[in-house]
Amino acid sequence: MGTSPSKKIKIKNEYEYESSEINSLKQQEWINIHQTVSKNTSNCYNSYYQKIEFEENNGEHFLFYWIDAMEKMGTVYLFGKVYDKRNKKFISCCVTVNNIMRNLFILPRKYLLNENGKETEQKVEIIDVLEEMENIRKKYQISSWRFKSVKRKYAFEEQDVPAETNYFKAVYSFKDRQLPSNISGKTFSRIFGTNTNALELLIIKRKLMGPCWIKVTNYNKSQRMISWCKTEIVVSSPKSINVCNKNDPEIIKEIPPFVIMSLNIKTVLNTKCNLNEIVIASAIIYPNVNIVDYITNPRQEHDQFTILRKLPDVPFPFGLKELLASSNKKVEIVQNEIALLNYLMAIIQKRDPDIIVGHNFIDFHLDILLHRMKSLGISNWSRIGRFRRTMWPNLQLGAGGMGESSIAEKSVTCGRLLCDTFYGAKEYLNSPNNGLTYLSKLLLNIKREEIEPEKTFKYFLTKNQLIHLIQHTEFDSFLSSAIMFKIQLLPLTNQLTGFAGNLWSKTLCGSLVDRNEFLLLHAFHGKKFICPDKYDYKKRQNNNWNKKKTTYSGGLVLEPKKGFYNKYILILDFNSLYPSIIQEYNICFTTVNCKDNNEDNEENNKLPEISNQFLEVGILPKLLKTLVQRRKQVKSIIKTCKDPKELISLDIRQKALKLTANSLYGYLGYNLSRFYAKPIAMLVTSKGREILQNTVDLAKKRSYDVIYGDTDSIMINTNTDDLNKVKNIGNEIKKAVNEKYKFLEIEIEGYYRKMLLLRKKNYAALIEKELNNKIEKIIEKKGAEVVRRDWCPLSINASDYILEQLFSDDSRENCKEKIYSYLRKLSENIRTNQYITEDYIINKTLSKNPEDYSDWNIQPHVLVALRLKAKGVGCHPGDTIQYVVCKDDQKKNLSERAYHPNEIKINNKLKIDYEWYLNEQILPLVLSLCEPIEEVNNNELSKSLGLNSSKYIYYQSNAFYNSNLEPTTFTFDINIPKEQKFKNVEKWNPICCHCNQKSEFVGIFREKDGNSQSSLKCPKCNKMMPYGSLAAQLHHAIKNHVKKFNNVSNCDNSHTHTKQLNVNIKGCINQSCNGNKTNEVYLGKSLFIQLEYYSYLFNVKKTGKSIEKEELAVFSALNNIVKRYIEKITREYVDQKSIT
RNA sequence: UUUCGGAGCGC
DNA sequence: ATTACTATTGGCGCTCCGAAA
Ligand SMILES: [Mg+2]
Ligand SMILES: [Mg+2]
Repeated sequence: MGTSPSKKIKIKNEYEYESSEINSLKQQEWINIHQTVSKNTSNCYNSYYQKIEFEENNGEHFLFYWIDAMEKMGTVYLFGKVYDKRNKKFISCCVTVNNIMRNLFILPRKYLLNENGKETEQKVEIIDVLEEMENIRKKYQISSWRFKSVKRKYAFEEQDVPAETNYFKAVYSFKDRQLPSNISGKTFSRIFGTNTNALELLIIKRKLMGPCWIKVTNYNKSQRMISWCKTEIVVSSPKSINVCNKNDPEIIKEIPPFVIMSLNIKTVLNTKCNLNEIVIASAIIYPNVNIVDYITNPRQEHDQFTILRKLPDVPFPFGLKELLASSNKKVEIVQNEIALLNYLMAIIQKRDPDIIVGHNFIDFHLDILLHRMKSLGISNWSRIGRFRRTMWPNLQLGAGGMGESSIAEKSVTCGRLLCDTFYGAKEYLNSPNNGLTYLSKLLLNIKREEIEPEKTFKYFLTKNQLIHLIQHTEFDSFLSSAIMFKIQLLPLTNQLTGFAGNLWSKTLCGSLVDRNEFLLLHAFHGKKFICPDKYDYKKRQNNNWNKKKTTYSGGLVLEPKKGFYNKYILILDFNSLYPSIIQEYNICFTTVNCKDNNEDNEENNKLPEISNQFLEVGILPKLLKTLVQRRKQVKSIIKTCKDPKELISLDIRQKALKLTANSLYGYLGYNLSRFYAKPIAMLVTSKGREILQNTVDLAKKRSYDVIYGDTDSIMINTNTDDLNKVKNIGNEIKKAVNEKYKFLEIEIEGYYRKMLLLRKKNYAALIEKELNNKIEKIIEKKGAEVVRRDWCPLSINASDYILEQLFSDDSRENCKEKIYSYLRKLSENIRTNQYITEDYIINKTLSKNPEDYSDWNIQPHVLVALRLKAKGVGCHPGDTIQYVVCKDDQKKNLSERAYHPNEIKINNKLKIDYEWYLNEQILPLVLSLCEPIEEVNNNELSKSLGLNSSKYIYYQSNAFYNSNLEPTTFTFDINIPKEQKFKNVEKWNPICCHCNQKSEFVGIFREKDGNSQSSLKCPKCNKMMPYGSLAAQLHHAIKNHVKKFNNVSNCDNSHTHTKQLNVNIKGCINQSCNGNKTNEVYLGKSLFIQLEYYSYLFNVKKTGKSIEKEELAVFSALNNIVKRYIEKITREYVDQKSIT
């Protein structure tokens, strides 16, 4: 990771800093050895000014750096920057590309089909095809098209498509209708390219490889206002878009400076309808950023502004304005949320950022911003992006900020790149936690204070606290931009996009699929191949994306020779094994049979052969070869390069090339990928296994002791203390292996001085590094508890300590004693409550919404999450849930004894179950670490922990003591979240249209006569109730509830209810609230709970049982009805409120 | 011992 | 009294947990 952060940057007393300190902090953070080379960025561009100057009204061409693009109705809009001659600066520009044509490739049959679809003897002539196509043209009302005969290659899944043949290429407008993708006729068997979209065509055919300078020719000024860009251009043909030629003497390498805005908002939860409302928005704007030159960024000009809004029922604390005025801050105070959002949109329009940065911006802040703007009717909402819009897209269901943003939401920001440091960290760092607090500490060494969203409103009570909250908001926007610079997110994604040739905005969103798809599209299109079409109707039908089954075998993992080694261990590792294999064996779509066999039979899982008839190097190997060669080139330049600034950008380039090459294999094995090639993926892994095995055999033949190996590496016990001997062995094997291959390359990865090999993929080792004549000792831990989040800090510390002792130079006897006494001390301290609660926290991630777990009652973290959610704390998939195991004599199950740290803080009856921790968190780990150490005795270890030598006893006593409890008693508490929530809802009793009898609808399944049956079956007459009947009754029922709610709520003045936020959710309403409001709030809430109840009834995800496909469709349709109402009512409810 | 479900490390 | 669907998701190998057989 580039450079290490400077060490001593801390904020004293959390947030008591002056505004000027923010600046000095940044200064300190970013100053480093490279500062001498940082120049005034604008000077870099001086030499290019003449070449790229731009005037709207004349000239044959102009230069344009594109960063983003979108498509609407077959027209493509490119967004980017041009240099404005008059004002001498870069401004945003939108180029509208009209008249992009669909490209169809019609595969003619050899023989004509007759009426029955049978092949005849009659050969197909050109005229036959044209005739049939003419009928199709009329049928689909296509105004006109042109034909041309072309030669194309094909190598993908579809059977019966020749490797190379003549096609009829049809070209027609996107204004005309799209043909169905599975169309075929008497004279042709298939048409490729029916559903290819205009943007893809433009990018592929004009060979746009990521953001770059484009020469735009034959352009006109736009007549309509299409975008929010400062200037707009129209071209009438895609041919006007030309990537600047590399051989052009006027070539421009520099990326223009960008306007970057780091945006952060604070919200308050409106308990009435579970809505997040925006109360503070804060942004830092860097108006002139050279993304490659990241070191200079924070020291460039920037400015910050903040908008604060008043809460409806809460006056601002006295003296706030004076305090703000004296603090020299740009804080705009407005009266309500509408004004805040209008102001924010105005700023965005004025400053026109190219890139918006935030932490978890895409899934959280953006979603909230859009929901609020839609609800409050902000007219210029689309300024969040650069394309003018009047129609709202479908927003994510629900109230906003509750889950991932939809594609529609992401697309409205088109023209401005969203740079989300949460996504970025997830993809390019492997940090155990990607929260802003953790990342700040890790990357910037800055301690960040957590403010729980549900407590925000409390900060509105005093002026100092409110200032604190404002500073916190401002500081968060600084942090996310600092993290973005630190992990070099923009230059890295810029490079990745350049190699893959996709959209930069997609790279920033983090999916590998899109990058690899475009990488291959460019590569195959360039060689005149027809590429697979976008959505395969066959695949879409059986979209069982729910299940992730392993479909072919992967890497070889050698059985480890477990134990403790104190002689040198040699590690050899193949560089980029899979990409190398593809080159070594010339594995490609063109050399391996990838036809879709359509059946899951044996044949399909048989390993394909590499066909020898193609002597020519395949496309994939060629592609990877150029990537590898480019990387080698870059690395060789790095060796001689002296310019530190250049070094950093070269290193990023090198990294991006490696990432691109390595991610290709995963994409080929991904079953929904457009270039899915299971045979290739299978072949690659099988070759990998073969190669590793051969390497092991080679080493063994030379009588070396291979103790372990994983996929692409082997470890050898050299049984010597002489490092030179070890190196010789390494070189010997390396030479012998590398001789056998042309592309594959094994390298010495390192040496372990000592090693503790515990299990497959689980070991610790001591590495000695020589640095400036000093030997630095590092303990490397792989797969060990120490690196895992699901162990509490106490376990991790214990594990760390023991490893340290085992690897120390102490005698075994000393070491043993130290461990025993450490454990004695530890257990004593635990039992006498010497540690804080935090030391007992266990982390687990929520992989789905807590409600969606089928076994929620036995998962500690799920139960904790459910309780958190009931209290109004948002719990989303991907969140890490903390819990601590407590003692409770009434409860047996671990899951029921798990509590969130905050619950323990509040409830002093909860006591940590020390014995459980000693038995389950400390002992197993200690035993497993010490198992290979002969001198250390298991009994002694348990005794040191005061555990009477065995887990068994603990379990025994527990089992005995639990046998007195009725098993059913457990379920009571467990059910609380749901049972309690839906305690007062009205049950749904639809009438069966067959027997006209009412019966309660209880969920997906109904227990009847001891059997579980679908609840779509009427329990009275056992006939299936049709969808229509149910839907109508559901509409009716919901409308009744809504009507009831509206009648009451119109009687009084509605208010937001931020004041009562600290009241817990079930505890109805606070005393300070008058009766009228109480009533309304209660009703509002009950309406939402009622609707949630309906949604719960139809939630198919929750049940573990399998459901018939048709029934599943009915349930999800019913669920969608409910969701639509929820969305609609949420909107109306807010509208009503905002009138006051 | 298997199955299912759940963690998240490893390459 | 008949819903919705534009759209999204890299691979496999290995060891833990718990529950029901
Ligand atoms: Mg490797
Ligand atoms: Mg390796």
